[in-house]
Order: sequence, then C-alpha cells, then structure tokens
Amino acid sequence: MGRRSDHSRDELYVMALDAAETIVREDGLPALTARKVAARIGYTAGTLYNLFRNQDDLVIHLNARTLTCLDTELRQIRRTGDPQADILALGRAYVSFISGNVRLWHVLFDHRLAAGQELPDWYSARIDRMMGVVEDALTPLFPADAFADRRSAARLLWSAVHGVCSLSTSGKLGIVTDVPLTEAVDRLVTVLLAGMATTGTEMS
Amino acid sequence: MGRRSDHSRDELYVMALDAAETIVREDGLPALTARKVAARIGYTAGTLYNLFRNQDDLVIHLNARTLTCLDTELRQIRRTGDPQADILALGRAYVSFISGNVRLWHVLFDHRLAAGQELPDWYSARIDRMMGVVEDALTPLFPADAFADRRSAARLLWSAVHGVCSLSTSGKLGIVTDVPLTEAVDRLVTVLLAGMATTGTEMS
DNA sequence: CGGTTAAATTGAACATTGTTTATTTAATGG
DNA sequence: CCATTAAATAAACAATGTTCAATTTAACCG
Repeated sequence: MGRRSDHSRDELYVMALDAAETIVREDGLPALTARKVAARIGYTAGTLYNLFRNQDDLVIHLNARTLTCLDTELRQIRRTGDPQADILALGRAYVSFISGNVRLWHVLFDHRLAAGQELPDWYSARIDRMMGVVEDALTPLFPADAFADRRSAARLLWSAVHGVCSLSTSGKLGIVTDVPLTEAVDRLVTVLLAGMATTGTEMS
Repeated sequence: MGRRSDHSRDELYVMALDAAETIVREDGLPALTARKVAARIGYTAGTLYNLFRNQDDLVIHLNARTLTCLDTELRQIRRTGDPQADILALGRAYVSFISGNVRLWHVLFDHRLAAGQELPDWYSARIDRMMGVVEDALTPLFPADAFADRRSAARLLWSAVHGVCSLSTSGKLGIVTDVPLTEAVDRLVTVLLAGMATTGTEMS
C-alpha cells in the first residue's frame, strides 16, 4: 500500500509512542520490537523509520515522555519550606510513581545507547529540569549563592535514592524482603539530611 | 567433527567464561554473542549449549565470577574497627574495582533475566556473602543482637553507593562532570554515617 | 585388539530481530 | 487530468538465540 491520509505525521508519532508504552507496560523492554509497535498502530515496521531514526531513538522519546510524566508528578508536591518534609514528600512521590510504572521506569535506566552515542541535549535538559525540583527543595539548606553545592547535594541525594529503588525492584538485592521500599527511602532521606546537617552542607 | 579430547568439560567451561569476559571487557554486553564466544575458544555455538543452559545462564556465571572477584578485593581491606574509616575504605575499593572493570561491572546490573525467571540460590548466596563484608564493618555501630538492623543498614548503605556509581558511570546524570566519583562516594558515606549516628542506628 | 556404546561436536536449520530499499500508491497542485 | 512528491509496503539482508539430526571419536569392555 502507498501513501495514506489516515493520520498526520504527528498523530502517527503519538500513536507509535502510545503503542510502545503499552507494550513496555505489559511485557517490558525486551518485548518492544519495531514490528510489534507497527502492528499495534496498523502499519508496518518500515513506517516507523519515517518517524524515528532507529529503535534507540524511539526508546529515547518514550523515556522522555516518562520523564515528563514523572516531572509533573513531582511538581504536584507543594513545598512547605522545610527541606526534611519536602524531600520526604518527593521521595514518596517518586516511589509511588515507580510502583505505578515499574516497567516504564526500568526502561529509563535499562536502555543504553550503542557505544559512542550520546544522549541528545534536549533529553539531558529534561533531566536537569527534573533535578531542579530536588534542588529547589534543598534551597533553605544552602547559602543563596552556593549553586554548585546545592546542585551536587541534590544529585547525590537523588542518586542514592535511585540506588535503593533500583536494587530493590530488580531483585538483585534482598532489600524488599526486609523493608518495604517506601520505608527504605524514608529512612535514607532522613539519614542523609541529618548527615548533611551534621557534616555541613558544602562539599568537602 | 565429533568428540574431541582437546579439553575437559571443566577446562571448556573456564575457557568459555574467559572468552566471555574478554568480549565484555572489549565491547560490552551487546557484543556478547554465542557465536563470538564459541569462535574465540575454537568451537561452535552448539557446544556452548552443552556447558550452559542458555545465554542467560552463561551471563549469570560470568557475573558470579565478577562478584567473587569483587568480594575478594573487598576482603583485602583490613578492618580497623572504626566504621567510618572502614566503610570509607570499602567504598574506595569498590570505586577502584569499578574503574578497573567498568563493563564487567555494568553487566552485573544491566543483565535482567526473562520474566518469571529467578536468580539461582547459589548466586543470591554470593551476594549475601559480599554484603557480609559491609555488615562486618558496621558491627561496632550496633548492639550485638541487632542483626536485622545491621543488615538493613548495610543494604541501605550499599544501595545508596550503588546508585551514585551507577548513575555516574552511565552518563544518565551529570555527576561525573561535577564531582569525581571517588569524592562523591566519600561524601555520601561520610554523610550517611553521620546521619546514622544522629538519628540512631535502629530502623525507624 | 576389535566392536560397541555413548558422549561431544558440528553444521544446518528456524524463527526473530533491526534496518534498508525498490516499488507501489495516494495526495497535491498546476 | 497529469506530473510530482510524499508515504507506506513488502521483500530482502545480516545477525541473533536456540535446537537437533547426523557424524565423529574417545572410552569402555569382552
């Protein structure tokens, strides 16, 4: 079949990502094949290559959607000004996001680009934007001009939380069996903030 | 060609894993194909299926070797009895291990079994054994009978460190560009231990 | 030593995968 | 209404994991 007018390019783009999302939700990243995505939207694999450079590109766009989704959910949290409370709330929101989107969230980290490839700038920007939420919550802890320190602290905090979530949901460490994820994250955040207060917030 | 006496079953097993290790070291997990491993040891792909149930099985055995290797390196660290110093030393050893075996270390976490599959018990046991090193270093911080607390603390600590290492080496977060990994881990460990001292070591 | 057995190795096969391309078909616009 | 252009397809390719019948040969036993 040749040219069709069923859907605009943009519609197709959304349909493809929707299909990809569904597939990942149901069967995870390994099930995400070009032919399956195409079949789900009533086209053939070749058409996808009109929309995305290749499979990596499709996954990156899917991940971008996941990130935006997470970002807006984190921004629902109203800041109280108390870093402890705010970061705790963020942590809980994060855990809740994960539990509602496990597979989608996993793709965020499971997917690695081929060697030599770099993540596009607009993608990194989206990560930065999300990190901003954490940084904002940390603001009261830092002198107004200590941008770098606050940034580092936010990333350290975030990475640590990520580690706990990552290992506990992958079954690579028996954390879940010991302590529910929510509690582990709560505990981690509490300890980290307490530690930062003690040792001084500036990076050593 | 039929039965050969070039190598015993055990020799073959080691050769295969050696080949797999080399391939991962050079080109990462995606380059690890049955045919490549086989070619490297002078056999054909089919032979590998006499040694391993499937590719997952091979990767698990490779990961087991990596774990043992990491484990023995962590055990080189002589304990001083000061948790702060000991955990810092462990963290540095971990970072140093990673930097010497990045790709191999990545496979430890990048590889996920097919849905429904579980890691074999002997593999989980090997993880537990390694966690023991961290637990031992934490001993002075806990009452002698608080096994569960110490265990949880060790896993929380380890997961947090893992998160920092994981995100920084995957380029998914701009940590490396800010602070070298060693310093980030140092800082994280310091803050975590300080926090644990402040908030009490027992789990909330 | 010779014949039998059983293990090991192969090569070819299969279904799937990502990706490319020539070809066909529909929309567009003069 | 016809020429042009864009879009969609089907078919092809190489590479992958995995299986298996056929074959070769070491080991064993009389």
